[in-house]
Amino acid sequence: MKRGSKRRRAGRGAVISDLTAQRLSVYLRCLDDLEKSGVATTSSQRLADLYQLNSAQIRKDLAHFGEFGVRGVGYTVIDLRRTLARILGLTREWKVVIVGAGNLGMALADYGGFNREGFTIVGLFDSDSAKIGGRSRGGVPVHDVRELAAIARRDQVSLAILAVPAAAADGVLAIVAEAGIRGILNFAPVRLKPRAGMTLKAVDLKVQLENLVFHLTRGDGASAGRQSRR
Amino acid sequence: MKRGSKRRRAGRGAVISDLTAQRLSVYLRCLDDLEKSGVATTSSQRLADLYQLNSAQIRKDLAHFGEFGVRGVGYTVIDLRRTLARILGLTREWKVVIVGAGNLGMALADYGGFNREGFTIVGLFDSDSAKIGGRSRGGVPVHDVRELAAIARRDQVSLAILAVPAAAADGVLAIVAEAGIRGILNFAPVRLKPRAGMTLKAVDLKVQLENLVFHLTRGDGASAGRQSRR
DNA sequence: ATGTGTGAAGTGCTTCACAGCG
DNA sequence: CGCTGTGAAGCACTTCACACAT
Repeated sequence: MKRGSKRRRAGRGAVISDLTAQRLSVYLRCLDDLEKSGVATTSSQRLADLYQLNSAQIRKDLAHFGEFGVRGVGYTVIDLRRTLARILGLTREWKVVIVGAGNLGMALADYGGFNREGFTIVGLFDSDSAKIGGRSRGGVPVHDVRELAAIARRDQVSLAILAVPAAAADGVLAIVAEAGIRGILNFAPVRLKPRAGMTLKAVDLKVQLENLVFHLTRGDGASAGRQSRR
Repeated sequence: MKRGSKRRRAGRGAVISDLTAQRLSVYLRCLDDLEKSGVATTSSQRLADLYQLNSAQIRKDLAHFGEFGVRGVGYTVIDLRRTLARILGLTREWKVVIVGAGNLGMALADYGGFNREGFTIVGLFDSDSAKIGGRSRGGVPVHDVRELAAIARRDQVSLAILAVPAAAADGVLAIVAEAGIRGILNFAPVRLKPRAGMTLKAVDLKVQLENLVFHLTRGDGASAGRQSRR
């Protein structure tokens, strides 16, 4: 389920829906893939065929930001890749903290996907003194959650991942907000109240599983879900 | 981004959107919460206020399945909770396998959220002989992925969680499909091609993080995202 | 008096289909 | 000729607002 505000100004002054923004990330990944495969140029149709997308939608999404293709030809993979990275704000390094050094927090800290492509996990934070001072297998240090604000400000941390129990999540959100962090990815199975100026996304595994069950129970045929996060 | 078919028959013969289905899961969680707090009755307005929902939408969503409220009064928490569980197909136990016994797979296997409320993790599966025969900290056994089909059929497994590297995901999807599993939650950062009759949802952490960055970069105010999975 | 259930209105998202450009 | 970029059409989702039931 979604909540909250929806749109933001595009380069041209237009407004971009959240759905569009998520698709841009998907397109970026597809282009990464093509670039690795040595493909030099592509077209909206080819992308659509390869990755189960809609070619008109790709063109519409890109059109919000400018004209990046060549009529009759298509897109240059490298250029479009770079353009998307710029649109998405991925031209600089983004610092991330993970609050909650349990199994999930530790696993996320070591999860390779983050450390490439502009995200750096600065540290794990917990309130359990048995964990503080330790490290994840990958070497990410575990700090006292009371040090969060100081470290977040010092290292210019913009993003936090919440991997704490449901009961603790609300308090942790306050701490994270207090530390000046405004982008939050919540894995705790609770609905949190976002503070002003904060962007809060939830990854709720139980809701996802329940949704699969709903589909199976109702016995629909080939269906497919969100390639997002969501 | 979403893909694939969208809708399925409701109890009355109507058709239910995926967004509605996800919200039903959210409502269920809210009612669980209220029930634990000892609240006996509630109303769409109260739910909306407490959990940042929209009261009209709650009523609309429920209306697809019947009339569960009392005019002038509201809903009985326990009854509505039970009704939602039934609608969502959560009246029986659902068996789950996790493919990929790395950090993430292990963490998910031990993640408390699953083991309550009708989901049972039957086992972890991997191709690494160093991991096969072991167990997660929580005691979930790690099997050879080649045994997946046999075990899945024996234990009537309906759901699989993919926690394997991107490069392995496509092959694993084939194995899982072959084992007769039709509901799949994919954590690998790739776009998989769903097979016929399969429901495939992706939880893509990188897309989620990139989306947070997009919001921060464009500097919108209080916004909030998908309580899902996204 | 109060809150549901719901037609109707409003808003947003996706897809079509083609002009126009290379 | 092929493919982009885009207005227009189509479709889906959300919100409004009120009749009706209790």
